[in-house]
Amino acid sequence: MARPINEEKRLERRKSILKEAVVLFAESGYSNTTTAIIAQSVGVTPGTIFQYFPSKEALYYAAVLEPLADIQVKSLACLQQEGAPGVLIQNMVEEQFNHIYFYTNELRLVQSVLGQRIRFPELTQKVLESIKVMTDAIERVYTKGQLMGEFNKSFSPAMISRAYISLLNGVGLTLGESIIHHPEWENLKGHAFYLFAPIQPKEKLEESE
Amino acid sequence: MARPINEEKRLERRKSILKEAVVLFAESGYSNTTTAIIAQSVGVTPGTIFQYFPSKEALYYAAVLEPLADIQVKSLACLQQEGAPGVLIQNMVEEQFNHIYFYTNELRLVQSVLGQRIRFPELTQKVLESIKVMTDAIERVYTKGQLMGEFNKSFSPAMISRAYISLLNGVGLTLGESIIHHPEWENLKGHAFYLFAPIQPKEKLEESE
Amino acid sequence: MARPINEEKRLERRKSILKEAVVLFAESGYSNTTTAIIAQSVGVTPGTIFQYFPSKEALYYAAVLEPLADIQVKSLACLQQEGAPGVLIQNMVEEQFNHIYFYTNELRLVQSVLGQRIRFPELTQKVLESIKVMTDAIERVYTKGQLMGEFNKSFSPAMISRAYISLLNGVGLTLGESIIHHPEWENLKGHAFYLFAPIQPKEKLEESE
Amino acid sequence: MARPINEEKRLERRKSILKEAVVLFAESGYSNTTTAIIAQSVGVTPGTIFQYFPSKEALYYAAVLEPLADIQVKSLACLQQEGAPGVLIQNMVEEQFNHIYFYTNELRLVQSVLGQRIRFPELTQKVLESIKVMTDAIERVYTKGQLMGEFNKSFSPAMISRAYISLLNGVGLTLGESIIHHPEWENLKGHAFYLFAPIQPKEKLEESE
DNA sequence: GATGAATGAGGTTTCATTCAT
DNA sequence: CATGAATGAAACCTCATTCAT
Repeated sequence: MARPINEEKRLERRKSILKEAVVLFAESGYSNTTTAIIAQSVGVTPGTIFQYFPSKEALYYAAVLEPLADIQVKSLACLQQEGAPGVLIQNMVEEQFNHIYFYTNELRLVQSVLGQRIRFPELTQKVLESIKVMTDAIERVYTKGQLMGEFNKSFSPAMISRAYISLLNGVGLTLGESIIHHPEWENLKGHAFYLFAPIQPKEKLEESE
Repeated sequence: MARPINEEKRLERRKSILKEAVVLFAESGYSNTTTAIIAQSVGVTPGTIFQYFPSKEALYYAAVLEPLADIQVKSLACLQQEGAPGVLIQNMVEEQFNHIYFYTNELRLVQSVLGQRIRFPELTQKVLESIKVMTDAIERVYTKGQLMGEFNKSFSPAMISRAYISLLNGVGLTLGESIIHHPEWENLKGHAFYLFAPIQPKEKLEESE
Repeated sequence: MARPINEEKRLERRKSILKEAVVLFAESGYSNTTTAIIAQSVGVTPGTIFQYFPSKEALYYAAVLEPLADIQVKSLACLQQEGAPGVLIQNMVEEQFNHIYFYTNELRLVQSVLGQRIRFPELTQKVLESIKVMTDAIERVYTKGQLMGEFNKSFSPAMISRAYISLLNGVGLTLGESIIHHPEWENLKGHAFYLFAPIQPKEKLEESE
Repeated sequence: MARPINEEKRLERRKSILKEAVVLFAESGYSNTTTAIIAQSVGVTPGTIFQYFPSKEALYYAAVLEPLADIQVKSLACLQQEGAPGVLIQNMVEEQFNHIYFYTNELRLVQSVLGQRIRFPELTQKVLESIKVMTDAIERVYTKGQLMGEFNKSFSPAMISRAYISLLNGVGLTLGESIIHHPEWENLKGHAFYLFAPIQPKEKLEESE
């Protein structure tokens, strides 16, 4: 009696609605994106949206939080590998910069939530919690890295992780039209890691003396 | 010549409208802030707003751009002083962090514009131009600093200035409720300067060898 | 001839839909009762409703008129028995009060139709006709009763029958939550008969003098 | 600084909206009466309605309760006069029947609320409370009348008052199109008083013997 | 110059009904 | 026959803006 095909179809359509919603919300903001426009972009009639999301607000929540959960999972996965803390963090940076490279809209969506904290207080809370989870994970790995002499010991891990997350968010925000073709993109990625104050091999040697 | 007093009154009221608008737009976003609410916060009736601004959109533009011009002027002033590039930049960082400390709403307003680039294309252009003016100015001073051996020569000034502006914007965005009481605030300010890769006196010595 | 079983099944399902519809329409009104809710209550899917009733309005008509026909048949049956008019009417009162006791929803449904006469003009007509049939029948028996000295002759049968029907309808309407447990229920039933101005045996004697 | 003229204008307009709303709600029911139609009937644009009532539901509440409060005040006033209980009650009956004669729509509105108790539970509560206030007042006067030998002592005042209220409501409900021209109208009014089982002077005499 | 009531276009959401499976 | 996803028209309500006072 199960109808797996239908279930699959539903999920697929839900996904396609969400995808369009992310683009449109990110480009035009919440209020200026009408559900009718989203429906039109997906290629369905206005009513159909509400078969998949109970309200415009719920759609917005999903458009913000689901991609955020995605990047969180991927980022935490990087940090939970075996390996030297410095390498783990470098992998995470790589992962995250690639992410905002390919998912600029998703990131900007999150940012615009943080820009209207009173309007969407619950959503803001969840986004900030998600950021907290990230910074906590980074702090732990960073502290370990400091103990192992891979990072400069004079910086507070709490500050370092926040500075990094701030840079990551700011990058998507302030780079021009399409960050994808920005000539400094690769260098920025490198400098994001520099922010962690890694100790160069030569320096390491000196320091261990 | 009988007008100056009235003129002054008008300017004062215009300013008070703008001040409330900044707060409300920043907290609740453009669409969710009604002109009626702004009027009420200022203590006037709905019609009055339109005696000072031709439309809600014009008010929004002013609320975004006027404070932005303010910080720009102040920042450029820092960089145009006499003095060592490193010191100038350090002063600018100090100035700007103080600014986002005291004018968080104004900053978030700018950020939310950048989060809806298609909605307010003209405004977005102007904000990005303003950022460009800042990064250009920083680049020039930074390049001079590199030549004078005050900054690590291996980083591109274009990248450095963008990384810094990104961090600056990201800080306001990602710090919790009120950045004002964040325990890492002072350290973050210091690390923002670290991003410029300044050369320590000792290092300077070594490098000059 | 291979159909009777299926036919029976259809009738049974139709009946179960009607039953739920009566409850839901009576509780929440026509517009606030969605076909989807009815379907869910019955345990079928939305489309199925329309296999049994051509439209929501047709379902409403049936939900109002079929129970009304029921009570009408039963009531007329009481009046068409052999016996003294006073007894026949007393039986009818008993029958009808029992009916609204057990079928409160059905009665309220009828009443709410009468509360929106322009919305459902046809239905209103049919309900009023049904009431007319009842009052006519009562009038005939009552007139006979008056002639036989069982009822006070000074009242117009047309008025009496309308007063009674009004009381009957008003009772369902104005008694609190559940008329079923109302402490005055039994007394009300007695007073409904009092409305007919029956002549007590003793009085009868006096009057015939 | 007071603007009595404006205030007065507002009240007048509010009243005219309410008046139209009563008619339309009573004729077509809540859901089938659109706010646009009400606005059109009043001669204003759709938005104006919401300057006077926060929502359609609030308008409905007012349309139901305000006329109900009116009749309640008038009815209680009748009962609180000086005089014989029988006379007071007769005055009240007169007052109330005149009321439903001139305000049929207002009455039907109340009835249709009672026909959808789950849809408007709060409103239903208030209407039932209002009815309770009426029946309580009637009971008190009736009890006094019984003690003074004006009413048959064998009936429970609680039952009598409920029977009367039921009849009153039922009359508006079941009389055809316009009760105004119903030939039995005057007789019905008389029979409503008969329901109280008043003792005729002659009977009074006999009973006191 | 300030007021604040009126405007009316436009957005979200609901829901009876259809029809391919 | 039953299903249940899609439809799309229509409703309530908001709010920037105007203008007579």
